[in-house]
Amino acid sequence: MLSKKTKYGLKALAYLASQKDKKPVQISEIAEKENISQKFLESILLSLRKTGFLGSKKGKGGGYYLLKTPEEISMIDVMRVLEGPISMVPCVSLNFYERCEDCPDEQTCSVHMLMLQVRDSALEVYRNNTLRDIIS
Amino acid sequence: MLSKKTKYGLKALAYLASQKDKKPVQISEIAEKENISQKFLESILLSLRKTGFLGSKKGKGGGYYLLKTPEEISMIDVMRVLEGPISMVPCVSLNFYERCEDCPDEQTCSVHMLMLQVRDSALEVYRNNTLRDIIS
DNA sequence: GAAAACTCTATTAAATTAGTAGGGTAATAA
DNA sequence: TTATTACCCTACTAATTTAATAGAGTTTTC
Repeated sequence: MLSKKTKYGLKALAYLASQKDKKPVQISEIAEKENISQKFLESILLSLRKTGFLGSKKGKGGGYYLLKTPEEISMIDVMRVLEGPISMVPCVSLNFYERCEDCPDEQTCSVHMLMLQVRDSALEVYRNNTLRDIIS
Repeated sequence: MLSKKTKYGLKALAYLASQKDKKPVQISEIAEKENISQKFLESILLSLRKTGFLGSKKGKGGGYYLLKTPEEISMIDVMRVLEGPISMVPCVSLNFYERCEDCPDEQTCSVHMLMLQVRDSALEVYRNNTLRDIIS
């Protein structure tokens, strides 16, 4: 399941991407328009800022804005920051690899084999989609 | 993340599929060989039996066995039984569809759009793999 | 008739999620 | 300088899921 954090983060990014100009948008506006708890959204936007997707401006007329164009923001990077691993098992994760304790041999593990394919197909989708692609 | 239930279920199915003959295999044997808690495995195998993947035989010399050949068992069916929805959000689920409360319009929702693609790519992987394919 | 195996119910411990609540600080524009 | 808005921090919680564990009970077969 996709976490609400990821869902809300994506919606917020999409909202910012569909702005006409590059003026900062207030948290409260995004929260209201996208039906998101403002406090929860606050923490999500903060993490998107710390990971280089968003810039922020304090004070009146402040808010959040995209640091890159929507075309430059790949879903693969966004998903890794918001959701974490793309893989469904740590033993096929590129960025969060971990051995399975119970598994004597990854090479012959049927779960490993299947999940590798699932990971690759998901990676491809995320790689092929930028923020531009998912706004309508 | 893939649940342990699914992981163990897949391993058990793979174990049964790689048997030479069709004789029932005891829970205790599978649990030991695949490093699974026997009691937990018990409940997993039970659900696989109730959903038509496995048959069982009681008494001495009893155990579990596949009801179909490994070629006939598609990962898409197994995953739906063990893991549940393939989709990461209910609003793109074929078998477990639910509307998102917060979302005014699925057609223009960016999350919906992305997750549809992820679902389809996962479906394709599961559809293209039978139990035969994932045993080495 | 007893061993072997499946079946069922109930409980639990740990972890995660998705918040809520509330405090305060810092920067900016009018 | 004052209002606005982002930033930062702590703590709490309710619900859910997961991954078992425990133990009793039933059925079958040798």
